[in-house]
Amino acid sequence: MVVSEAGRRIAEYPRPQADVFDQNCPSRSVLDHVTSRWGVLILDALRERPYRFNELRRRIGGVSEKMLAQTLQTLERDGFVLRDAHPVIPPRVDYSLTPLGRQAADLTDALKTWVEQHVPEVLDARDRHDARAEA
Amino acid sequence: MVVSEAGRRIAEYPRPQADVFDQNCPSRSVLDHVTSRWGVLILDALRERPYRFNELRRRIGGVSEKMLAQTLQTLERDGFVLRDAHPVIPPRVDYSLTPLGRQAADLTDALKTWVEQHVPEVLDARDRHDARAEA
DNA sequence: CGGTATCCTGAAGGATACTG
DNA sequence: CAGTATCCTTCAGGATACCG
Repeated sequence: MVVSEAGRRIAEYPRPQADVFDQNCPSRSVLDHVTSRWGVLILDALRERPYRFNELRRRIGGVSEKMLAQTLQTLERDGFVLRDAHPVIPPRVDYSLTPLGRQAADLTDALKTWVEQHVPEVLDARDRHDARAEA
Repeated sequence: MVVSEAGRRIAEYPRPQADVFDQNCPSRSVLDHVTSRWGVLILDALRERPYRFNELRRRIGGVSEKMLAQTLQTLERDGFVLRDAHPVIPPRVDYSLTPLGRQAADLTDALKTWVEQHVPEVLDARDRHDARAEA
């Protein structure tokens, strides 16, 4: 599991100064979860509206069931995603953002949007870089 | 190499609509580079000021030489980081942000800052979640 | 439908040694 | 100092099968 690493907080080491540059700081793990490969995309999708599991899977190109479930669990545990399981048959589970998750998602969305807008510049930079490398 | 996957752009598939949810869109790779484990931290560090290689290594807790070099190369290729090698002995190489890189770094910094400020809430959420799981 | 369990492979990434 | 090269380990993550 993704969450296992710095998972449980040790009682003797409670809430230290948050500093991502410190490898032992819990903020590092939170940042890792939020910026994880599928984390960003999940947060961004849920920003539109709540999604059901397979619906979300279709929305996000290339996720496997396993990674979607795993990443959702991680985000749920961190308090970013709300899992609402309806006791019906067939099962129905809705995933949505918590208020905390929405704040995070707004920031990742800003990043996503910026990236989408600047892809051409990046591709140009790559071309120039590769041209130099060949010479 | 990290950059190898969707590296070279194919002539017949030039600059499609940018959509991170499409697994074949180049924006996906750009987002992956920017949000990569060390990418965020490197961008954020260089936001303070230019850094030399080992200086940067010390600034960022837990990076190996290999990953630092690799991630720097990726970010340089994408046009986010400028590598300035001085022809002196001993060697001196300064890394800094390009204007494009600074824009990206400002966004990742917003995310980093938000995360650092909300770590306590996330840790609380984790505690509550784990408590539920045990019951 | 919405998962979990298991297995397996390729890639990420660390450690070490070496070089200009 | 600033890397590269090599080796080796870990783990992300895909495929498949099964379950409530």
